[in-house]
Amino acid sequence: MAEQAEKLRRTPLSRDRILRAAVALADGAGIESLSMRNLAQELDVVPMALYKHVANKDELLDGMIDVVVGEIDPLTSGEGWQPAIRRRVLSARQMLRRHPWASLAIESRNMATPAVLGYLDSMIGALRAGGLSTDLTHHVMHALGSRILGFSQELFDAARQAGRSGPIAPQPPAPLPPEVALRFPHVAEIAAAASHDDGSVVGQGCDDQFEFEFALDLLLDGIERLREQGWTAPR
Amino acid sequence: MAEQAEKLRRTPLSRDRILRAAVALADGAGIESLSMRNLAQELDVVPMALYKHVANKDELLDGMIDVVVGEIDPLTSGEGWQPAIRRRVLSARQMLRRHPWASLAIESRNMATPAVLGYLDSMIGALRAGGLSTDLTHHVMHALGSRILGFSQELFDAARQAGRSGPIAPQPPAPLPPEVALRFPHVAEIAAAASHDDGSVVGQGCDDQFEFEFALDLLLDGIERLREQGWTAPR
DNA sequence: ACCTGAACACCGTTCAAGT
DNA sequence: ACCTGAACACCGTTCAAGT
Repeated sequence: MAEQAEKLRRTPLSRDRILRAAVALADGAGIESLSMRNLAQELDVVPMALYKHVANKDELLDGMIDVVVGEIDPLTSGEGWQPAIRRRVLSARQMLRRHPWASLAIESRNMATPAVLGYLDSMIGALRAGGLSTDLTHHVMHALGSRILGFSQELFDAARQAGRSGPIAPQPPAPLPPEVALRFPHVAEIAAAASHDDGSVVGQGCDDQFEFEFALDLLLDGIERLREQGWTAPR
Repeated sequence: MAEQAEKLRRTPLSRDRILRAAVALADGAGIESLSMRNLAQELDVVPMALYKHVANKDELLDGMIDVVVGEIDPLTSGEGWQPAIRRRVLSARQMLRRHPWASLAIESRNMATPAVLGYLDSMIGALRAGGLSTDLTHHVMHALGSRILGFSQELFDAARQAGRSGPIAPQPPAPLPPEVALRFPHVAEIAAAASHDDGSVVGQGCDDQFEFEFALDLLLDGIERLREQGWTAPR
């Protein structure tokens, strides 16, 4: 009966509470720790209770994606399309750094959730308002590709590895082993150049933020150049 | 004893045979059907027999990635860096279309397998040979990002959905439902523009190949412009 | 020494029995 | 009508028993 009282006092389950708990669990323990059973335990609830609010695990993941996409800052207005989109993509990137599981989750689902559609819709709207034709806007959305949701795409991303294998995480960037450097000299050369930059001799850590903005601006500048030149679809 | 004879006649297990069977299974039935147990059954072998040749499922996936990365055409020489890299990235894209599970698999692992390193190394070598500084090459590798392994990144990719949910696959591109079009007008406008292009009124199919090459060339042209201008790292 | 069946500790989800 | 324990059909992997 103490248990019954406890049960009555407990915040009632809701889809929203489930989704927020699921995001927190994935953030904290890694996406591979997110099972219906673990999530139920976290919520002090029997596993089957979740199924009253989400149809299955796929719908749970869709809901989680909607939650985190909702965290991306809205588009600002009153400036050119380029700074507005730049700001927004960088905001998406920050969101994805808070939720390391999200980029893979978004990519592995078909993305037709309202929040994602709304995000894409406003992004397209900004490009159109900036004077790009529908054709150019269409192709640009494809070209921005993963960047549009801020995927960091670091090739040897420690954060991603952390996201996969739980909360052990923050390994320092590993130095390039000599046998690897010998076999793959070009990789070694780039790693060495990157090391010089941040002063460390062995570390091959890249400045993620710089790399991200470099790529983003490369694309944005190319797009602006096409717009200036009055690009039209090849027929 | 008939079984014993059968067993003796059977091609002996080997890491290579396991990897090729695993790739075939993932290609045919989808990556979610690739379990150690299913794979063993496909090979007419008890599940535990696989563990003599691969340490665990993660190593199996790494091996599969090496197999498919090995299918990418080698770099050609005797032309500029831009056409050479363009050709190679397009070859990687073809590989990924043959193995729809591969891009997600590659992205979700840390990629430090010999085959992937070799691929990246030769790519870096071509950029260096083309006259890019180590700094610029480094940033360009990040900028090419997912494109470098040919990820198609189609936003609503039917093929990817197929890859996830088994061999049911080739759904025709779904028309945009009216309630979606009303809620997300910019998405609708782009979908309409794309439909006009290929003549179909309802279909929102994009020309994947065109989109891919558009994005690729946007990046390659931007990179070439930086090289011409003698780009150096901001200090 | 090698191979392998059974077992362990998990999954997502169904379903029927309990309230 | 609602909730939920047990069960089902799976996992990857360990381990000890069999040859």
